[in-house]
Amino acid sequence: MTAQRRVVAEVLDGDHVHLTADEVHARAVAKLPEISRATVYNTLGEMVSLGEVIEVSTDRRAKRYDPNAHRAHHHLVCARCGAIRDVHPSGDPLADLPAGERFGFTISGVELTYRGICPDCAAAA
Amino acid sequence: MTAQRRVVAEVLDGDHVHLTADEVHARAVAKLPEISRATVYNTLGEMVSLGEVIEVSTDRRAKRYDPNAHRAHHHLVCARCGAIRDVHPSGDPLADLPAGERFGFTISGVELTYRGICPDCAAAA
DNA sequence: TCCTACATTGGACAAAGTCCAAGTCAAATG
DNA sequence: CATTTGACTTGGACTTTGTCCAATGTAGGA
Repeated sequence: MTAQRRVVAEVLDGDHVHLTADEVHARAVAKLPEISRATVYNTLGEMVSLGEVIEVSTDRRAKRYDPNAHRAHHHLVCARCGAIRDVHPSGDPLADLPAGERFGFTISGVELTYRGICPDCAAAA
Repeated sequence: MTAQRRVVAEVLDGDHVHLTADEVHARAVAKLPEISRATVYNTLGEMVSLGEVIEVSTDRRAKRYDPNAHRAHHHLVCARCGAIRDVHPSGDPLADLPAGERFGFTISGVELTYRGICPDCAAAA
């Protein structure tokens, strides 16, 4: 556990928003000025491997990192500004996929992404 | 309707796979050698606007274009090779999101992505 | 035929992320 | 205490994917 990794962990713990790698880097730099982008990427990659954070790629823009890894949830994304909210739908999508639709895949997970316009963007339009 | 657009449409009609923009370009070049990447991007973008094809971005790599736009479906993605299959789960995920979990969003759609390993990759491992 | 509007082209550019050689640091070793 | 070792970090170059733009080509109407 080096200073750099501690800073990255602190940034993610700080608030439960969904930051991009660049945003994590920017906040890490505020605490430890000479931390490099590569280190942030490396550390985020490790945390993903360890299952401590979840990678969310909701659009073609940057991946976002979700520190809320320990409670199953899905995402609600604003198509305009990219804001993300965690949501907890009822039902189990895995159970909804019949065996005949699995094509021999070994299924390891499922992601459910709701898309829409957030209240702020709706008001601005 | 120019020759270039016809070629792009033909490429997508050709097989019901999920091609990346670059793959579409490669196949289009085989039919019309001097078609440019910009034109392929423009044309794909228009087809998406017209609702004739669907843009699928299952990872942070290239977007894929799904010509099967006229029948609701979701996707099953191989985490190793990126192969995509269309699937038709039972149930309606939209109905599974309680009003209290909508945070004032105007919800316009939902994507369901199953992840796993395809039989080919499982055999190769 | 000539004009005009639109499509196409190719290349420059940009964003996000990966890769790598070299530098740094701290702990273990002698 | 000095040295070695190995992991961590750094910065920059590079790649991939996609967008933008000025210049060129082209098709169809006046």
